[in-house]
Amino acid sequence: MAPLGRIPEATVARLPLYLRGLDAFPVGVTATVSSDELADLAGVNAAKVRKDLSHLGTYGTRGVGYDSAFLRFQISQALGVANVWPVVVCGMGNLGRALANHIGFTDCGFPVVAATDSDLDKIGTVVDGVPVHAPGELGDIVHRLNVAIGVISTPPEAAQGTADALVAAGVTSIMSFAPTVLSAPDEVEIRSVDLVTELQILGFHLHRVRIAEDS
Amino acid sequence: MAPLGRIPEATVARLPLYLRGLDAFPVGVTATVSSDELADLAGVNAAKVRKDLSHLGTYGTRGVGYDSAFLRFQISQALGVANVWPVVVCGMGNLGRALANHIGFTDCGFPVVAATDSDLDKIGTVVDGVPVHAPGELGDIVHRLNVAIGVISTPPEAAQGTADALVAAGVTSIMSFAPTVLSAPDEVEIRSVDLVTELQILGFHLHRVRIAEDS
DNA sequence: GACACCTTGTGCATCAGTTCACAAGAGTCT
DNA sequence: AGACTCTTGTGAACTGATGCACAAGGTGTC
Repeated sequence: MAPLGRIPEATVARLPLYLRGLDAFPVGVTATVSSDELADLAGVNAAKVRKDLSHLGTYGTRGVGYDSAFLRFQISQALGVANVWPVVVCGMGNLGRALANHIGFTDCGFPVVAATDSDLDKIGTVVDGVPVHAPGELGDIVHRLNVAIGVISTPPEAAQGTADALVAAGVTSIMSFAPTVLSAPDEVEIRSVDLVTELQILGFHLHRVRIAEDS
Repeated sequence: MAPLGRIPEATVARLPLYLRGLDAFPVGVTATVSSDELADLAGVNAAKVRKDLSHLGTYGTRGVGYDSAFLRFQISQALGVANVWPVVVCGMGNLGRALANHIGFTDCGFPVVAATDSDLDKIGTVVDGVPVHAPGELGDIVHRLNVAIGVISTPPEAAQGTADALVAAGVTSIMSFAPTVLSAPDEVEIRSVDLVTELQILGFHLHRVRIAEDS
């Protein structure tokens, strides 16, 4: 019943999962969800669901559960999913193209409105509806199109420079796919999606069981 | 100095970063790294570096630092990076193609040896050196090519089925890009890379500062 | 050899997040 | 109304991770 205090980071990371889980419930219909059901849908346990939702000041009704529509509203509110945050994709290699093309982002309020690439052959072209500009135009693009989020899918060497350019342009939210540690001012939120690291973590566990088997 | 006890998960997730940081040091040359330098390279703080490395039973020398070559060896050993873990990519949409194409994976010991897709036009073709098979052949592929890791880049509806097929084929490590919660036996390690969720977390913070500014 | 200077390894306090367990409320049935 | 069942909300214990601070143990210099 906390009236919107600070929401723990771990909870924030799970709210999207709950929201997605609620899609299993038809929209216009009054239905109730128990923390147990929601836990199943989100792949976590029920106690966590309840504690997470309590941070939103949510009121379910005891003995019954949560009203699915109202819960959806509350989580949406907390996450601010009603907002539209335009995205610029920096680096139109294979991955960048795949991301720019990913229609799912637009549906969720993250339209890819522009891209940059240093390849002269790509600059000036339009890939899947996304215009490709020179890296130097980043600042201009960000201002003109109200870009809120920058995606870095450049080669690792160019990643820090791109991050700097994004920050200089006023972008405070970055999702990076580059296998590099990026530095930026504290107020800039960086989420690093490091696929090689992920694979190496999987590799570590495979390695572990292999050792266990051999001994 | 713990002689290879259990390594905390948080440490495992950072070891690849240290390893990457060590690339700044030339291979054949004897050089020393201090925890401070390594901390900078990996974007964490020095105390964490030292505690992490202590879990490997590492011995740096006090007053000097760590021998870069030996440290690299030790981390490599712990992570098992010498192993090669063949990967199958399930779902050759935009993202799947980008992943299959990503030469960086092969360099790190994760060669993409095969792919699957349900599109009849793609089955039987070879994309960037990766042969595309029908989903039904997954079991066969896994056995024939000794696949260790499955990447799920299918549409969300097909994700759980694909995961089940991978598990049935004996794959115990899965990296999923599908925006869905996957269920699998406990012994299967699943790492979910959920891009929409990542964006929504960024969106949450943007939303927060916007609220703060408006008030 | 003594002293000054580094940097590691680690005990300890702290913090964030998870899980348990249960009282408190809401509905239902008799 | 009372008893029973259900599910929330939360205090409290617990787990894991983080960061501090300092002793222990090296190197180098005089």
